[in-house]
Amino acid sequence: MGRAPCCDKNGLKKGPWTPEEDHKLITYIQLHSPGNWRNLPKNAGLQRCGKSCRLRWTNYLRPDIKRGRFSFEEEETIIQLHSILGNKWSAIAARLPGRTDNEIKNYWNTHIRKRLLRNGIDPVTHAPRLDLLDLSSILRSTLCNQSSSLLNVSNLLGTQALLNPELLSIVSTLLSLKQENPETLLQYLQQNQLFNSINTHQLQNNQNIMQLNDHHQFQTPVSDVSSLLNQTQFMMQAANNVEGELFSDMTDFNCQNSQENLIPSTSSLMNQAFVSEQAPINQVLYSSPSSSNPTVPVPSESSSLQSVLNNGNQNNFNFDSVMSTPLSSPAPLNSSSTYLNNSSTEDERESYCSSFLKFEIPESLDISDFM
DNA sequence: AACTTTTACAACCGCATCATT
DNA sequence: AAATGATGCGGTTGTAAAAGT
Repeated sequence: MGRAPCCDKNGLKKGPWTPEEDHKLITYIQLHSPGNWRNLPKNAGLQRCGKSCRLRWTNYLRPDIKRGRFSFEEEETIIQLHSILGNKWSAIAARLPGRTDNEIKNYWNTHIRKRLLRNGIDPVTHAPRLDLLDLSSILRSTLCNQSSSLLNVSNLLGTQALLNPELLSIVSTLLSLKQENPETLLQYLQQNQLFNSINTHQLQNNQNIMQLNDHHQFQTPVSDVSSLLNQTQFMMQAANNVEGELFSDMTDFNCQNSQENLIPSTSSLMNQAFVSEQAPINQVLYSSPSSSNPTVPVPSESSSLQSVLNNGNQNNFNFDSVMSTPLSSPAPLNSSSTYLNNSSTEDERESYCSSFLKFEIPESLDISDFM
């Protein structure tokens, strides 16, 4: 079917609207309601096409539009809805009173998307993607701290474990927190009951718990976290070994924080591993905007994180149990989200978000609406 | 202070869908 | 049923402001 142009564009103004034009449009709509958008510009004395007028009104001039910064609650809602709806901005906007699809889309692209990427979460699938992580940081940690264990052939046995998105997400979160904000890591571990697990299963005898010194730095040993991180490190190693590309040139990773320092072969491997592993909608579990992903169970008694730790042997991950972990455990949704006030800064959000694994589907959200 | 780069967001474009003729 | 028109939607672009050098 043909699609005629919305208007004759000859001689019509484009670009930013002037206050005078806005005034004309507002005045006209207040008096007459929009009616036919195509005829509106002529009737209102505007040298614009109807489409431009409609867009200006719906995205900017409408009186019920809420301007200003997105609240944390709004941000959470956007992420939750996006994990279900994808780029259905209008559907998302319908759940956020006062926000337009355009505004949400812009906010997603300029803020949320970038943050998810930074934390190794694929903003499209909401699944963890190791190739999106700040790998240089991971590698730096690997090279600086674990060089002696890098070539441990037995590590390679765990190759398949790197395909487990839950573990990757957990580890990426921990790594991120460890580097950016150790204090928040402590908070994270407490919230996710890692402490309990650690105390119960591994550190019972030696009282080897995490401590913070006066400068809020972690003191070693933090054996469990280290173990977790070590596992990640050899997963990275294994990922490279899979394609026969051991770090042939370590200078490529000379301690720069750059997304460009990715390992192409790992990237392609991870793409294959994760892209298709999005949880079914009815099992989507929400997570923090920056730290996790929908496939990571909410911390709870049935948490996979918990089970990962509990099922492992006393000192190490049991990769068999990890690999057999369902991609999306139907864990009950935790509703104990903690929100920051609306005035929190981006950095604050980023930092604090990392400690929030608890998301909930708003009761008002009827997923069937979108089906 | 001047210049460059990055960020944020308003606006545009083209396609899809629905309604009307 | 087909053609046409109106509106909605999502991707992309242009540009002003902010940040960095």
